[in-house]
Amino acid sequence: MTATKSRARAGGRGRPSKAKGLDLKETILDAAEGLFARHGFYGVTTRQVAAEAGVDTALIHYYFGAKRELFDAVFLRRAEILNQAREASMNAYVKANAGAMTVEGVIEAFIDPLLRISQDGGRGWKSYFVLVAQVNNTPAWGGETMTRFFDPVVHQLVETLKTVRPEAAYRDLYWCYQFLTGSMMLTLSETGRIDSLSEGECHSSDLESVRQRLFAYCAAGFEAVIAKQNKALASG
Amino acid sequence: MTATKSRARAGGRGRPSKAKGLDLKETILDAAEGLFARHGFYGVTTRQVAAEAGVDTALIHYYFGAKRELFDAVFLRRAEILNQAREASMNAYVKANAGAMTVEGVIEAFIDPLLRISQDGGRGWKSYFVLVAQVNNTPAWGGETMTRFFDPVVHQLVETLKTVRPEAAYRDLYWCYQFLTGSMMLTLSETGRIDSLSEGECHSSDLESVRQRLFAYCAAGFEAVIAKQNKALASG
DNA sequence: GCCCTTTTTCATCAGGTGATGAAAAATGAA
DNA sequence: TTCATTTTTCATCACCTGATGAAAAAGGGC
Repeated sequence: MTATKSRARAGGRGRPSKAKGLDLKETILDAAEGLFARHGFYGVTTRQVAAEAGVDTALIHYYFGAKRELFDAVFLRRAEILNQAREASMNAYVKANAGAMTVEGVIEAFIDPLLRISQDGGRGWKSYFVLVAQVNNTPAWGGETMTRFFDPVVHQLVETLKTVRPEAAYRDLYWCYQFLTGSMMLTLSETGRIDSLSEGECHSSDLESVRQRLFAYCAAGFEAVIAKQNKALASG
Repeated sequence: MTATKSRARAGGRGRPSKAKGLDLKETILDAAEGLFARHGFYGVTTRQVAAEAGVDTALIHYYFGAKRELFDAVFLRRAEILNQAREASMNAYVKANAGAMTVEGVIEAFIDPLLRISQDGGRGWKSYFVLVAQVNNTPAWGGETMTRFFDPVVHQLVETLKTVRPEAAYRDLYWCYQFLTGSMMLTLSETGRIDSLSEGECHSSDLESVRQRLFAYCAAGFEAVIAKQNKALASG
């Protein structure tokens, strides 16, 4: 009876799944992604999404159910890809540098996949990062969403860092991760604020400049905090 | 004819400004602030604000005009206070340490006022920081708003840092500022994400722990980026 | 061509939205 | 008290919101 039951499911008799419908689903997701990123969940109406995608409003509910489920579908579509890329990157780094890992190396392995995807992945990915940054700053339900999708890879980061710096306390690693993710999210969402602020010296789309600075910045931050807190602990 | 003209203005004959109305205005702003922070501009209706404030819906339009003007009023109310506190803090630091300023000292003077206000200022200020973080991540109109209100004090920060490290390029200082502000905003908005992520090791409301780490983290980041970029420049 | 299924469209609902104008109440100087 | 003025309430408008059910169209195995 509910919208959920009317959702499309493959495997009947009529049409086995050659499916123009899949293309349409993607078109809808693309439209929704761009609009949600620009205006937020409540700032977008299903009619706007339908218009942008060039489909009937009812079709959105047919494929995705409620508006919120559409949003979740948008979020989910790329989250998995992102997680796999990061996990693979970190595993590769650990494997290649087993004996000689550095804090900066681990951090680079954690962040760089996102920068690369943002550079090579086209407009869709840029919108997606804006969306994630937005969810990250949504008190009402953003935390739960972020936790559900991104906690595992964060724990992997922290554990790897712990093996590189066994003397570091988890408290410090988690605080530093929070600082790192704040910088990273703001940078990936490419708000353009740095462009006007720096009066042309910097461009938010210039991810190569980011790469040359962000890893070193965060790594030095981690090292400084670890050193300072351990020193305080020793003398306290 | 428009709502703007019906706005309250003091100085007529009837009531000179002893004004219960001013209290009501503040009540409305408080209610709006909390709701906007939690759910965003589009996630809140004027009726919700009115209900939360315990006033008639029409009263909101009477005092503030359109919904967006109400939002601007919320944003503006504390922005000025914030700017003055930061400017005063930085001026005081420069004056007190004229000959021996450090990067970390300048950064502390820039960030610490916000931490103190958040700790001492009550629930209203906490909501406000969430609001600012949200605006900071709103592509459509957030950048313009942030620029209008907060650019001056940022330039003051950058210029001060430039006097401490004259060899640093503005490019690097602006990039590092972006990293810093990302960390700072995420931390000030106290999303609670670090609480669940760290499984109880850290608490987002524990700003004393932030103080012990964030300044050192950012300062080390700045120093590392400056050193690295200058080294690259020299050898390139 | 038939027939069952999936996909797409159309018309519409119940409720909520921001906003306004007019009336009522409150206020305080004269 | 009078009365111009401000503040508050009330009723309402025109429009938009998410969502749904029924009908129409499209597909493809047989």
